[in-house]
Amino acid sequence: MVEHLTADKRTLILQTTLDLMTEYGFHATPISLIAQHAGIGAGTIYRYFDNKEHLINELFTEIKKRVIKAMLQDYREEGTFKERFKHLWKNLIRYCIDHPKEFQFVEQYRYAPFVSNMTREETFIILAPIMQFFIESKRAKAMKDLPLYTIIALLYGPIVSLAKLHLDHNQQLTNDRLEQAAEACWDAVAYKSEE
Amino acid sequence: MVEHLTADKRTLILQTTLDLMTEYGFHATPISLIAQHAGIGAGTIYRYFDNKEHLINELFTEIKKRVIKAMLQDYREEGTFKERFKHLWKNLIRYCIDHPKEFQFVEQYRYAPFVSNMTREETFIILAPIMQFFIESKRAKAMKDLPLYTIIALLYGPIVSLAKLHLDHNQQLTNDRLEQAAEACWDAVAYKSEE
Amino acid sequence: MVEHLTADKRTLILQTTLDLMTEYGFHATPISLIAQHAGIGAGTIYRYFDNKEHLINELFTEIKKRVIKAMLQDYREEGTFKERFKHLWKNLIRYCIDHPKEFQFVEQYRYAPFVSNMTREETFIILAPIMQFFIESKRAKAMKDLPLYTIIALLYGPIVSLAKLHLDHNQQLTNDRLEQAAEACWDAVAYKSEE
Amino acid sequence: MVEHLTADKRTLILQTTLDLMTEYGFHATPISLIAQHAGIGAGTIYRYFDNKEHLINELFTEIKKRVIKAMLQDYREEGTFKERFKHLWKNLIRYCIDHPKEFQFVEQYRYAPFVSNMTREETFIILAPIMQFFIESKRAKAMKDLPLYTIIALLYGPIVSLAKLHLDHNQQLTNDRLEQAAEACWDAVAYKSEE
DNA sequence: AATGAATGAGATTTCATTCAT
DNA sequence: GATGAATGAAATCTCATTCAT
Repeated sequence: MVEHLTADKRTLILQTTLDLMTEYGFHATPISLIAQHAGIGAGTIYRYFDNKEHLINELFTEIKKRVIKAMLQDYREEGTFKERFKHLWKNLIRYCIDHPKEFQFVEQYRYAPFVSNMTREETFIILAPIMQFFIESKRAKAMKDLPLYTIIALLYGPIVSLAKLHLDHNQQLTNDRLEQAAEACWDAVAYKSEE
Repeated sequence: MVEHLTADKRTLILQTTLDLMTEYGFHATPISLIAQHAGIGAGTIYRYFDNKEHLINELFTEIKKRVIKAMLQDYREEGTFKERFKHLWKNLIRYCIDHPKEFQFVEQYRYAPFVSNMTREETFIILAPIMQFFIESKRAKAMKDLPLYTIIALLYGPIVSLAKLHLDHNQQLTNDRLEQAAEACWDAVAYKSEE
Repeated sequence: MVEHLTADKRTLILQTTLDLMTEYGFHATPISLIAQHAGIGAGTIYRYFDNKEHLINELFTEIKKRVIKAMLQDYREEGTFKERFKHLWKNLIRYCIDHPKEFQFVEQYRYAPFVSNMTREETFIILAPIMQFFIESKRAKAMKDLPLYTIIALLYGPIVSLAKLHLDHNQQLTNDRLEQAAEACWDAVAYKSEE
Repeated sequence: MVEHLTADKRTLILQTTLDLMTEYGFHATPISLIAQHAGIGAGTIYRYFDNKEHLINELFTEIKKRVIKAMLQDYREEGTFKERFKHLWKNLIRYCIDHPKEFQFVEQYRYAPFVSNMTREETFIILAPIMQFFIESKRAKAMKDLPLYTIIALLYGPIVSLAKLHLDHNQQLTNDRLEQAAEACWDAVAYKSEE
């Protein structure tokens, strides 16, 4: 029971931080405000996180893990490459759209100097299955023979842009539109047998 | 003459701010540091900008204008739609890569709450020629009949991603790779007569 | 039995406090650190001491008692005044050198405002035998007719200085040197029949 | 004029700190209190001192310099060794008595962990003339052949003790008593031709 | 116009103490 | 009796902004 409450308090702090940081930004979100909104003492936050920077980093890392997990949800290494691609792609953008605060938070602090990036190795390990998929797709001549980084940019870039436009301009991203966009993304990387 | 000196000092402040903010981030860039690096008094900055927030906004707006200008550089409304697209697209990514600080600054603070979004109208006016180009391309069945926002995302998203990967991971973006990527982007939006 | 365990825990707290305070100083020795090093809960300390200030004071008083006791160790009111003096003097400096933490603690916090001075009466009662010895020495024309406070200063002052120099500069205080110093101290207060 | 005011403000901060620290101690003397008593803003203190620790250290160093200067006041390398000794000794204790706050401050924080001791070299350079005097006195068989550290302890120790007793117990230290004590101190270190 | 010393509000963080378990 | 999670008052320190020069 106590275990449970403790876990809840950590989660509570992270969730409150996410809510306030996406609304007000890092500057306008003092620890005292987080404590107040979470209904706890300011000092309590320091029992769970060393300092504000660590709190942000933990939140960052947690969200990244959730995003990766969501992207791989129900993913099976079967079906055509295109089908598999669209599954991953839609999983990802759907999560971004369904969790706007997490998406906004990651995008906003992605390059902030106080966010210690996961090491390149960490990122590679986590994204290994995806990378593997791209490599196989290229080998099978399902995808163009483009550098991995170019492929990532061609597929991930539009997700970020679409999600941002969605958030900024209240554009409705219906399933049809997502389907269209996924198709277009595939066209960008799909192997073209004859020109 | 005084006008001229004044303009210089304003530019100096903006440039120094850009340098420091991209290196240290918003937090670690107090007004006093900007003043010191610019070789002027802290109070002087307040003769050119109302406060720190306005300074950031002005810098933001200036950079945006430069980006738009760079994108339209040497653009002529002639040639095929594909050629015209690739001209715009390459102009844009080239500017991002050649001006990493400006790119990083805009990306980093794009969604910070203290950056007042340009009104939608402003954006539309500035981007009108581009939008017009997309509309014409669709009408001419050179581009797929996708929503404007989807088209923007499909073309602009990869630019941001590629530039970030370039900056983060020191990937060389040779002209060949840019050409490849531009081709792929076009494939994403290009009209496909038969499937 | 419970009494016994209780006494042990009290002693444990005092000893741990002494260790940490001499190493890190008052500031860097929070109650939580004492508890941690003592292997007990922070709250437990408050069952033995009203608050941090009282804890320090208790430690202070305990050490003072030990110092007095050590000084009077094996002291007999027989032999010449000089012999009796040297016995007391050597006992005292030996204790300071053999218990550097206690010495350092008392010296460091002797004049700190949060240490409530023992009342003058307390000090007089505890030091009564010593004072009595000085009075007798003066009456017997073994010591100069100096005010008591001057005598104390002439004899106690060098002990503190020697012990500090010993601790600070790692000077070896051999028995020979202590003997020398004791002799010199006696010269300071010894009655001089003719000048 | 501005120069003068600036110097005054630094001095004002140091003096106010000395007053409050000797009265309330380090803990009970927050920066805000110093600022308030000095009639300045709290932030202003940080223009003159990096942080609280540096402030204390500066105060410490300044006082030490004043003490050394006072001790050497009107000192001439002429007259008998005893006369010269008594001049130095009286200068020193007189300064301690006349500047009780400075004396108390130095004694109180002498061994606090946050006080960075002057390096041994610094101390040696400053005290070189004194040391030289002791060495000459020994060579001339005016002083006993004791280790330097023992001599220092025999002469400096009583000064500290007397000054403390004076401060603590409001003992009047008349010139007669100082003269007595100086004589006694000299007896401690004076060469004894025959025993 | 330019300066930069001074300000003080407000941020982060610590830690003595309490109290439910 | 013992614990240690939680508290929140209070400390240190920063920095956007002002204003006398």
